[in-house]
Amino acid sequence: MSARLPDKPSIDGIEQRWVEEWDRSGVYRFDRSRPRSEVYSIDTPPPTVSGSLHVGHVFSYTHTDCIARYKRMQGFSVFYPMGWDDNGLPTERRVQNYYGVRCDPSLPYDPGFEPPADPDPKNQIPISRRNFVELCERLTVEDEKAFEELWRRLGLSIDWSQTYQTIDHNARAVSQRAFLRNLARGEAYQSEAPTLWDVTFRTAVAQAELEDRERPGAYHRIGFMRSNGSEPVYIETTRPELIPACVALVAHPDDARYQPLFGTTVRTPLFDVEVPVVAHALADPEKGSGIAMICTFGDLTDVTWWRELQLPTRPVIGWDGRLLPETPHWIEDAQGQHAYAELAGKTAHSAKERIVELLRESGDLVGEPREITHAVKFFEKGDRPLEIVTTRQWYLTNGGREPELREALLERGRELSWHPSHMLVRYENWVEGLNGDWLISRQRFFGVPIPLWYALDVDGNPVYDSPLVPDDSLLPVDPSTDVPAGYTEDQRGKPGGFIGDPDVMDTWATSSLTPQIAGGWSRDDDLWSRVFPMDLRPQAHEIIRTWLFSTVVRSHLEFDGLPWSDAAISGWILDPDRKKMSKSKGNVVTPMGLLDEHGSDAVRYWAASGRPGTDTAFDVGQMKIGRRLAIKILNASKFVLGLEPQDDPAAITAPLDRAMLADLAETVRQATAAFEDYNYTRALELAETFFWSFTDDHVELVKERAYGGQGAEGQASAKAALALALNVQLRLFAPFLPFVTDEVWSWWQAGSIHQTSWPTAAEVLVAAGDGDRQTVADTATVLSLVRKAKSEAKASMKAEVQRAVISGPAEAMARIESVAGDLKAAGSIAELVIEPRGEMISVDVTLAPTE
RNA sequence: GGGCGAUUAGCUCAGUGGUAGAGCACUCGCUUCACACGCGAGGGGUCACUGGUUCGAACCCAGUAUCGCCCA
Repeated sequence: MSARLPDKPSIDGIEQRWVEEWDRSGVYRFDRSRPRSEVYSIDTPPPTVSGSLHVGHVFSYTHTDCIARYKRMQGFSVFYPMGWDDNGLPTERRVQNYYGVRCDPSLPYDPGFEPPADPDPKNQIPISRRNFVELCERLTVEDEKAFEELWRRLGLSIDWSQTYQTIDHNARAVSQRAFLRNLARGEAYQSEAPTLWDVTFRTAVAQAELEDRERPGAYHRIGFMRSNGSEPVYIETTRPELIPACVALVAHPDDARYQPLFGTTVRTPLFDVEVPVVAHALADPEKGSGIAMICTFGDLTDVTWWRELQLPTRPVIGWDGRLLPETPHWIEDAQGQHAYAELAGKTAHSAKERIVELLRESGDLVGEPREITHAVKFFEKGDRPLEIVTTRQWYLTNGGREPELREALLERGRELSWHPSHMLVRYENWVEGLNGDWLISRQRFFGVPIPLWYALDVDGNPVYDSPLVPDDSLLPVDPSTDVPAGYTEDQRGKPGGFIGDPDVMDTWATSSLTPQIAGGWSRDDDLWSRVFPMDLRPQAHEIIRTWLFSTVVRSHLEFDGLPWSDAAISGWILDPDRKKMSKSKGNVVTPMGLLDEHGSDAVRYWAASGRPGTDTAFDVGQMKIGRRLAIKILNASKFVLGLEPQDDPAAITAPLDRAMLADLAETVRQATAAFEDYNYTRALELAETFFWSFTDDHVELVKERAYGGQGAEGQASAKAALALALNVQLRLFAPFLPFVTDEVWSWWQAGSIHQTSWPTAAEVLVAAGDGDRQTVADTATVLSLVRKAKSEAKASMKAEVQRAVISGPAEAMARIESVAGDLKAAGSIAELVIEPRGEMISVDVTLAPTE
């Protein structure tokens, strides 16, 4: 065991050396010859590459890596791929601005297209979807390089030969194949129905993409004339601009005030349209005047009323969020038509302002609007309130409408092992609150196309009921440029011909298939059989309702099982003010800058100190502690290896050495249990606590003996015990501090520490023999008391002790007796007296006179 | 409005019924032959609050407050 030791060990710059070495030797390559039982597979979250690199990424990805490294050391072949999420709106917008293009799916593919050298974002060139996708792929390659460099530098033990993009050829094929199989089984269906609609992006939005935002609004008290001419009925509404879309008034069936009105009709102000007064339990007697107008559609309750009360549809808001330019046919009154003309073409906001003026002039508005703050639904990526418009869309069944499926999916959630366990509640809350199936079609361009065409009848109308399906072998297809079987391109859009479905799928419709995409489903059956169902899904808690849930849905529908056995939910990074770390702050502190400044192991140490599921403060102090730990490992290793220790467990005979190893065995046992429970933070703490007492106490106690001061046998014991302890501790630290541990490993061992085995308590106990952990604690107590005496005398720790009298319980004194030689050496004690006396260990120290 | 989590030393956090802990920060010391990017010692807490269970509660139960998040 001859070690090659540096004169002055340093952690600076070791990242580059080891990143290259790991890549060269393929330390993290997945061994696909191993059966499923010997594989640990991880469904890695693909980061959004067009987004910025953020310290939050560093935090949560480190957690997963610690687990991956632990499992690898446990002997598993770790399937740890990396994906890039480049599918969806963020990339679409970035490509538009970067290349000065926009997607027009009606255009044909131009194989020779090159984006302008000097793009003009204001005058974007229209290109086909296929050309657009090609540009997305071209641009995201650059973003992915930046991520990969960061991940390598951070030391993530990813198999870089297993990467995927959520827009790549395979992902599109898998996504379309899964959809077509859903369609064949009746799980995917289309429906023309009221849909939440973002007027900025002009696309439908799913329930999972919604968020409520508090917005100022105002209740307008407005009179509706009764048809019998008696006094008006007053409603209160925050959306007076929807009066032309009013189809009824509604009150609670038990509301005594409005009982006489049920079954009668009233006339809308300004437009003079006759509408019925109806009863429904969802009308809240406490809200406003207790009677509300139903419009098609102002909110989701309107949709419920409209559906359950079978009311007519009178839409006035168009896809662009403006009031329709044509005066609706149901407004027959000339003055009403005139009033509508005042509103036509206006945004909802402007129309509201104008209609309030009109109502005020006509006297239908009572008093002044009463300002309130209320929750308004927004697309999470949008900045204008959602409207509800009626469109034809594709849905995937997800339990939102079928109680049986809902219950089955709730049961899947309970089958999954959640870390931490209380995150299951988020899942249950979400599933229980679903109010409809999953809307998966989007009226966007950069995404996976819905792989369908529709025949056109002789009048040129699409036959939606029997879509034309591509052959599986042709996937992926783009219906805007590919042609369905039996047709030719020149029939596109012609009566008797066909049209392609213009929509793409929701990005979650593809992201929900990450196990299938990465694991080779329908592409590489051998790989698939070795990695699925996967072991671990690591992810953040805010996307339980989207990514986690949708992945469970797809797996349940396709495989009738869970996609993974365990889900590890990471917390957030909070800035020092306890707020979620904002993007702006994240950009000030770039992840790469952090790694440069503190070192990768130090940053990983900070990340690993954030327990599973717990929000953690961004804390540079914690990185400094990690850096200190890494440096200490180097120095302690240099000391131990500088002794040229022999690997000879049989030589370990000294009681203190054996006691230290018994203590280490217990640390190994507990750290292993913590890791098995996904509590990497606890495993790190245990290793760290042991290590500091190892260096501060044990090394100091045995130093003289290791140098040979107490004879050959004691020296051999000390050296062998130190070497074993170092070997085991390096392995305990390896998942957290991969750089410094492999650095030290390379000084005296062959191969990478990351391909060695995780230590076991048993292997340490063999060498510990009859070692008694209590000896470590008692010896530390005595050593501390001796040090205290010196410290209080303001003396050096090297100061000679003339005489030390140790007293305490008999058993403790017996243990102290067994390590007396080490204690005398470490404390520079000339005369050591041990007296079994008293309950507590105490030491009476007489320092040697100086001079 | 419903739910989940948190509340322990100045700070960041461990601690699931038996003497309140760690690191950082702070104070005072120490050239100690692996490490001054080090080492030793010390001061510092009404365990958010109010009740209850128990021989005994930071811990279990009920409630309150504050903060964060999820859902409506």
